[in-house]
Amino acid sequence: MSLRIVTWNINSLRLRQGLLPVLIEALSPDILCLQETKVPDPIFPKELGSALGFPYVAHRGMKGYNGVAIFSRAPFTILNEQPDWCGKGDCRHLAIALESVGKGLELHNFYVPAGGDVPDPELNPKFAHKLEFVAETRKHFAARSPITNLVLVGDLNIAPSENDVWSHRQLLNVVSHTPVETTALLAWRDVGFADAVRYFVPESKKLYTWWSYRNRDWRASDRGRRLDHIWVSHDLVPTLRQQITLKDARDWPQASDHVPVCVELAV
DNA sequence: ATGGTTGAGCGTCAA
Repeated sequence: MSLRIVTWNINSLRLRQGLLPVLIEALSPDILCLQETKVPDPIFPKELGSALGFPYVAHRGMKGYNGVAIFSRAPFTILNEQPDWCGKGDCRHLAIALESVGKGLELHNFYVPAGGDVPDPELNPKFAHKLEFVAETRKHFAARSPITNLVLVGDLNIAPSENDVWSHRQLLNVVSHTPVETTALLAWRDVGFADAVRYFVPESKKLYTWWSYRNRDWRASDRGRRLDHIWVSHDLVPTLRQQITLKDARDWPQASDHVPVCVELAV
């Protein structure tokens, strides 16, 4: 069975839910993971999933910021026994188990803190939070080793490799690409995951999933970063079939600053 | 070093 998993930082579900049919037409996902939904749970649009052909929906949202959601064509159970990262209760993680998929698949949807502007944890509490968050997630998954039948997606807000940013040299001191962040992200990945997108796109090739709103012409300047990721446990690597990074989505009307990323598995 | 833009929700804060 072919399974397509999409991750997208939608940057307000209520504002951009009208783009979801376009995304579904373009990528035919079986499971859609969203970040920055910015919608509190009590007013989450309940009928949206069914209307789009995804009858199984989970969401964890709060007022104003953050928020994650999962839309699925297949049934799942929510894995509620997850750590409260950094003790903040801030709606950055949602995990489910898809018992009917393959040998049973576990899926984790993350929204890692962006980290503010100043890349110094002593001066910037948001950056300290980001580093603490990634350290906690690494330790948590390391304690579960060996990890199997698990997919981890999301806006991880770190571009780990030189060709995950438009200029490695110019971004070395910019939050999202500092050595302390890229080292931390790769340490988390290396407790048991493979980068499912880089499996298809060589490290030598530039690849981005985010372009700032603050560029007059994002495509011409092309100052992008690859902040959105799909990781799979090593046992799933032989099931990888393709990846799609939907760059054209950056030109959709009233676009998010992130574009959807899709990986297809044969499970 | 700074500014540039967008979203939530109504003054700024977060990204």
